[in-house]
Formats: sequence, structure tokens, C-alpha cells
Amino acid sequence: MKELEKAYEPRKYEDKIYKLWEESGFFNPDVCVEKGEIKKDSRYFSIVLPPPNVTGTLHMGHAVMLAIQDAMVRYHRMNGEKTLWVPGTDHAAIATQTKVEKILIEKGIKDPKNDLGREKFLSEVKKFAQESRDTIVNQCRKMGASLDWSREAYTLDEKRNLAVRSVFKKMYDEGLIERGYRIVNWCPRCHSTLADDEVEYKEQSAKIYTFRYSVEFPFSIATTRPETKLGDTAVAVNPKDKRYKKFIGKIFEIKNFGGGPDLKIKIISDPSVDVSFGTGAVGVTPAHSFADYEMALKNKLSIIKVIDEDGKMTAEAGSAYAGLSAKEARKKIVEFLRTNNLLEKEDDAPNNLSVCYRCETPIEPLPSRQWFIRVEKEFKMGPSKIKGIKKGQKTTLKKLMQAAVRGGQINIIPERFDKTYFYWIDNLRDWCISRQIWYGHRIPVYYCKQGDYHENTASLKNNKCDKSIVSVEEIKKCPHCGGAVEQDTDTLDTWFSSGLWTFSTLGYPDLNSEDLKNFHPTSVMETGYDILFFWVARMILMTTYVLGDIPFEKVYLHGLVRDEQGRKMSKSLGNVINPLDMIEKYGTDAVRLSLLLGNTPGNDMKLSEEKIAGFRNFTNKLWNICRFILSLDNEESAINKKIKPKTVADVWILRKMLNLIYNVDFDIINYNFSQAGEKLREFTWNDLADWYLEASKFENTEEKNNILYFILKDLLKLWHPFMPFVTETIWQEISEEKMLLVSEWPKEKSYKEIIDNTKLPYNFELIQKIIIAIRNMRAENKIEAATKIRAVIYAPNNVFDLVVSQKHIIENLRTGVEECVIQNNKPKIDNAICVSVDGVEIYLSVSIDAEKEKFRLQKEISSAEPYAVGLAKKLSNKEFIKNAPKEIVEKEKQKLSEAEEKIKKLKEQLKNLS
RNA sequence: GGGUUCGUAGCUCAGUUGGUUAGAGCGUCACAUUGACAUUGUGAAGGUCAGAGGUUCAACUCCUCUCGGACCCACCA
Repeated sequence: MKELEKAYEPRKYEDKIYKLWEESGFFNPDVCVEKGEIKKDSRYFSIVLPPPNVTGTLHMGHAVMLAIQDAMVRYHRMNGEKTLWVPGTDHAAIATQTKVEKILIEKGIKDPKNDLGREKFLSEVKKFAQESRDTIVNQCRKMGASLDWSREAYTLDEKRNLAVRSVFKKMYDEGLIERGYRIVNWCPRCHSTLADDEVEYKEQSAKIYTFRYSVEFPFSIATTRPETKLGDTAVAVNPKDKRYKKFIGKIFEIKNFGGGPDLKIKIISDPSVDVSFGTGAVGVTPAHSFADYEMALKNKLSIIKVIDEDGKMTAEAGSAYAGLSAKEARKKIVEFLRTNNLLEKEDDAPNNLSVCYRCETPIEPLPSRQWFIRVEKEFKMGPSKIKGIKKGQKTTLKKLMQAAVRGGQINIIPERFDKTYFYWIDNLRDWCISRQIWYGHRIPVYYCKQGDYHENTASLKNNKCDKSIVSVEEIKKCPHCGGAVEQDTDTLDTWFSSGLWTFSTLGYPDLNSEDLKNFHPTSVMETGYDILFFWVARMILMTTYVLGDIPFEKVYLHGLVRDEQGRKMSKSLGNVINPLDMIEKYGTDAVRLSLLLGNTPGNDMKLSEEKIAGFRNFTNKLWNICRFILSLDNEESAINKKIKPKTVADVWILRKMLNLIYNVDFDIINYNFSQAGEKLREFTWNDLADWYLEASKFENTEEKNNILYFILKDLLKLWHPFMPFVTETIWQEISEEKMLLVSEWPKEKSYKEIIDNTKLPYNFELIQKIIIAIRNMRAENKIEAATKIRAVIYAPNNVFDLVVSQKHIIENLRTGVEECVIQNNKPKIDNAICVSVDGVEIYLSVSIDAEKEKFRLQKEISSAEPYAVGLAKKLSNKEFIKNAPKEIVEKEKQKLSEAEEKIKKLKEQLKNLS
């Protein structure tokens, strides 16, 4: 047996161990089957990794996701399932493009996109993305992630591109994707549209201006954005508002509003207008507000776009304003209103400003021609495994998304997120999928240059072809007229491709691919709750539609990793804990444990360096437990030999182990990784190290070493999903044939068999209690550690043999007992302190302070008496006897008799003292 | 405005369908320490389970309200 080093130094082993795993090929389930590690006919277990963005480096969010998923994957692999964990990265369109622009600007290129042009700029982005991918992929390895690298995917690689184009075409052909001129969220900085959920709200205080359009206009309105008023086409009032009733339907013409355009304002009624807010009248700007746009559609108002894609005023805002920024325009119009005595009030009011979630630039809602996925458009369902939706049935994307979760085919953990999910879907609007950026999947639509880009018409008008062509393959010529074509310059929302992730990584569009057949639907989707809508919901949408099946059976949502004060980690706060630094300092296993234990689904967790350091200590503890066991003289073949317990402690620890296996299985299967880890830690540190190991030092049975060795091996297996490196390192030291990675998970059965064959008692807990009582008495009476004492133990007949058999343990386990007498008749000892545990009485003959001892006894009596009284009262309650289950009543009775016995003894002792 | 969630020892949290004299880790205090481990051992102190009602034989656990915090959603101009 090799000797382990004194302390575990992760840095020495981790990279080597990962290399060993990776080179074995066992991260790939096919190799496991091929080499006979996993049976051919076993079950499948699959997870696709939420692809990290290629914008940066590994952070704690990634680390927590990798730790949880790797724990699951390793558990299932060791349980003999064909386990696949697919790695990949996400091109993160806007985020990546923005980052590269920034880098290029820092390098001195003032306007990267214009200066370089599409092609050159894109090659810069690609270069960056590739480097970034390499970095993050290697950092995943550092975390010990047992990902099947042979199946690595990238959202923008050729295979995924094909999947994207195929799905786009399918949706387009079925009328679920359409191009339309609608109001969209526009980020003037990104120069692109955003989806509804990419808009964030920031509370800020704003000026609210109350004004009239003109002196003649009969009443005033309020606004926080005066510059948009140049595009007003109506004023809305509540139909019940008496003040304005008479104006409804009237049209007012305002000449040269704000020194700019002429306005035609129609007074309309809308129940959504709050009578009590402001003046009770709302200026309607259809082009720059979603709500106003809806009103405009209802009331057939014209839509005047006064702000353009650069955030500047358009020609329609009038020549005085055209070209000004919105901010400048606001100043100018307020000034105009003021000098013309149209401005009545200027108040400060809290306001929710909508900003871009990537760059925090204020969003400008404006009308634009874009591509949309229509979530409420009916279509005929293809082959379907979705509960409640049959093949050929008419349905909508919204209904599909609801059915998959409502029917119980997908379970969200924790369950409460169901509600949020349904609520979100209920309020879901069409998804704007086109983005005006360059990095991403280019929309696979080609326009005939002969045509004038009209939508969805296949006719030839005036000998001009006006059809747009959707093609999975790149095309050069219009199939209708043979003319030249031009591809749409926009790209797709990054979440479009991420939405396909579970199946685009498994072979789609080849529906016969082995991976797709075997590993899809995936078993679990593990991700942060913050992307439930962005991503999880989109995957459900895409997969149910494209495959008629669910993408995954479970959704496990983890929370955010926060700093020790509960704040978000951010560069500006300087409170970022970098996982790679922590790995370097404390080892990967410590980092993983700190992220797995004390972390529950759906809840944020707090992390501190101290916590990680604590788990480093534990890692070292485990190492040393092994170091000790391996230093023992045990039979190499212990694993194959039948273990026979010889002592109470033997049976006890084997039973504990049996229990542990049961609990760890239960908790992992139920996604309680934290609890599983806590139980493992408790067993390892308390039961095994502090008790069994200590006790074993004073046993001289041949068997104890074999038992230790036997348990050690299974314990390493149980720990492996949580702390793969240290466990595998030790495993390699004990030179087993198989790697721990593919070793068989411990079975309760093997322990049951051993225990069932023994007639030994297992009540080692009593011995523990006796030992603790003695230690306690020593400490309380300040008996110096070096002082050996004499103990007399009265053990009633039912436990007499047991206690006698453990005499040497009681004497040696840090009790400082030199001479221990055990007898089954009650001793009478003067000048001794006595404590009783479970009917066993322990007398320590030491010189004691009688007053102090009396005080102690008195204190104990006064805590035990009310307890007994409470129990007696409970038991005399007829309702309790009548209603409570029998076992509970019995339990309470027993408690009472034990308490009474204890009090009796305490009182006796007290009497003896005085 | 709607919704979700949390409030248990100084700190971080467990507490599985109501039945424990309410638990752990860290921290604190006292003691120990040359062979597995100071990245250690032993022991102790510390909680009216936010507050008030209610349901029940029984409430940390279920219901209602109050107080305090977090988050998500929403077009209040």
C-alpha cells in the first residue's frame, strides 16, 4: 500500500486526473458501452450544458452550474446508465459584437463597423469568439466537468446553422414567422431591435410636464417625453370622465406645434385612462409607445414616426427638429412651450425608464419592419407526443408551451416557478427575432432584386417579381424570374438558436440520428432561474413545435451566487470571487463543495472565501482519513472478502453506512444535492473519523481494518460526484483496476447482507453517550487533562454485557478513565459525581465541590421537571389519547417514564449529597 | 398595481406530507496536542423559530393579518 502525503495538495493532482479521465474516453457513453463499462441495454441519461457565452471567462454562475450538473452526471454514470453531457458555447450575438467593437475602439479604430466593413469586422469577431471559446472550455475542464468533448457544439457552427435555417423555413412555411411593420423595442446604441424580455426597467425620477398643445386646445395633458408629442395624433380620455365627454370624437388642428409640424389631434376614449392621474387626458403617440400603438390600431389613427433608429428626430418632426437628438429636441420643445405660455407645470415624478439589458441604453420604441414569430397564430400540429395535443389538431405555439408543463411532462424544480412560467406565457406577445447586427445567423431570406420586397405575395406585378424567398441553402438567383437576389442583412436573435439547443446538438435536422433517438428528450435542464423566460421557455416553444416532443423532463433552476453580504457580484463593487483563483488556492473539490452544500433550488446563495476554505479543510480531512486507513495493515483483497462485524462499533458503522447510501440516493434522485452532501459530511467526519476510527485504534480484531477499507472504498464512491478529484486521486493510489469515474455505485444490499448475518447488538450510541457524559463531567469539574480518574458504571442487565464488552473503548476514547468498574447492581459511592444516561449510571470518584454539584443537580432537575409535567399533562388529555396515533402516544408514555426515572435519580443524588 | 419568496443561535443555513426538551457549519469561550489530520481533537455558552390571531389533541411546520427584507412582472401618460 502506498503512503499518502501528509496534506492533500490539489494542484499536484487535478490536471493529471482530468487528463486521465479525458484520455480514457469514458466521458463518451459510446466508449463506455464499447469498453464494457456500461451495459448495452441500460437506461439513457442526458444533459445538454447551457452554453456559456463566448464573451468572457468562467464566473461563479458557470461554476455552480457545472458543479451541479457534473454531480448528476457522475452519479448516473456510476449507476450504470448511458450518460451523456453535451458541451458547447453560445455566440451571444449582441453581447459578443458589442465586446469586440469595444476592443477595436480601444485599439484605435474609431468606428469599427464602418471602417472595416461587414466581412472584415465579422472575421475580427470570429477570431475573438474562437479565443474566448478556447479559454472557457478549458476552464470547464478545470472544474472537473465530465463533458463529452467529442460532441462539442457551437451555436454558430455549420451544423447548428443548418438547424436554424431548417427551423426558420419550417416556421415560415407554416405562417408562424412573418415580416411586419410594427412597433418594436429599439436600442439606439446597439442599433438593433430587442425582444420584450430583453428590456429592463430602471426606476428614476423624471420631469413630468403639464401643457396644452395650443392656446385654443381646450385642456392640458401631461407627459415625461415632450419631444414625442410632435408625433401625437390623438388625446385619450376615460369614457366616464365628465370633464371631457363632450370632446370625444372631435378633431383639433394645431398649426406649427412647438415651432414644428402641424398636428391633427383626435379626442378618443379609452377605459385604460386613469381619471385621477395627471389631467386625466393622455397624449397619444402611436409611433413611440406600445400602449398608444394599440390605441392607434383600435381607432385607426395615423402613425407618425418622429424619432429614427439613431435616436434622432425625423423629417416628420418638422424641419426645426429634424436631425436633433431626442434630448436636444426635448429642451427645445419645453422652451417653446414655456415662452408661449403653454407649459402649466413641471413636476418631479418617479418613472420607470426602459433600458437595454445589455448596455443599459434607454430603449426607444419605434415602428420598424421586422421578422416576428407569431405565438398566437393557429397551425396544424405535426406528429405529437405532447399531452393534450394530437397530430393534425389546430393549435398555437402558446398552447404548446402551456401544454408541455401543464400536462406534467415537464417538471420545474422548484415547483413555484410553474406559476411564473404560465403567467409569462399568458402575457406573451409575438417574438421579434430579427436583429440589426452582423454577428449571428443571417436570416435565410432572399429578396429578388427585381421586386419591391412585398410580403408574402407570389405574383408578378408589372413584370416585377416581388416574392421573398426563404431557403435553407444559399441561393444566387431568384427561382421565379431568374433575377439576382440579395439576402436579408439582418441576423436572428441569439435565443432563436439557443432555443434549438437540446436537439440541434443531437443531430437535428437528421431526425434519424442515433443521438436524437437515444438521448432526446434530455433528462434534466439545469440552469439559472434568471433565464427561465429567455431560454427555457424558448426551448419548450421550439422543441414542442419542431419535434412534437418536450426538450427535457425536468428543469432544475439554481439561484444566483452572491457575495457574503448578499450583494450581486460585480466588477464595479469589487466583490467578485473568481472561481479560478479559488481553485488555484483551495482546489476544485473545495470550490465545488462550497457551491453544492447550502445551495437549494430556486434560491440565491451567499458565498465567501471562508466557506471555500472550510471545505478545503474537509477535503484534507477526507484525505487524512484515507491516509490513516491505507497505513493500516489490511488485506488487499478485502473488497472481495465477506466482511464479518466483530464488535458493536462494527455493526453500528455498517448500519450507518447502509443508511447513508439510502439517504444519498434518495436526496440525489430528488435533487437535494445539499442534503446529500451534508449527510455525507456528517458521516465522514463524525461517525467515521471521530468515532469508528478512534475506536478502532483500541480494537485488535483482524476484521476492523478490512471493514475500514471496505467502507472507505464505498465512501469514495459516494463522494465522487461531489468531489471528483480527491476521490479519484486516492482511488488511483489504492490502485484499483477501474477508474472511480466508472466504478459501480455502492449498493445498500451488500451492507444488508453483512448486517443480517450478525447477532451482535448495534447500540454503540449508548457507549457514545457514556463517553460523552464522562468527558462532559471532566470538563465541567475542571479536571485536568492529565489526571486519570476512576469510574464505576452501573449498567442494568439488559445492557450489561454490551457495556462490559466496550470497557476498553470507554477507558480510551479521551475520557481519561484509568480504571473502569462495570457492575449490574447499584453502587453506593460517597464523594463521587454521578450522571445517568439511558438508565446507565456513571460515577466518577473525584474530589468535588459539593455545593457546585448540588447546584448542577438542582439545575438539571429544574429543567427536567417542567418537561415531565408537560408530558403528564399531555397524556392525561383524553382528546390526545383519542386522536393521536398509537405510536405517538406510546412514545410520549415512554418519554414520561424516562423523564420520571431521571428526576428520581437526580433527587436521590441530591439527597446523598446533603 | 399584480405576483413570488424569505424572516429559525453572532453569521450562513437544515428542519422531507403537523407529533424532536428545535439541529449543523462557521464564529466565540475553555481545555488539549510530538504518529491520519492544527487544514486537528474535546467540551461549553448561545434561539419565546419576526409579531398577533386562528385551525388542531398537537403548530417552526397549515390559514389570516401586521411588521421587515429580496426578487419578478406590468404601457400609469
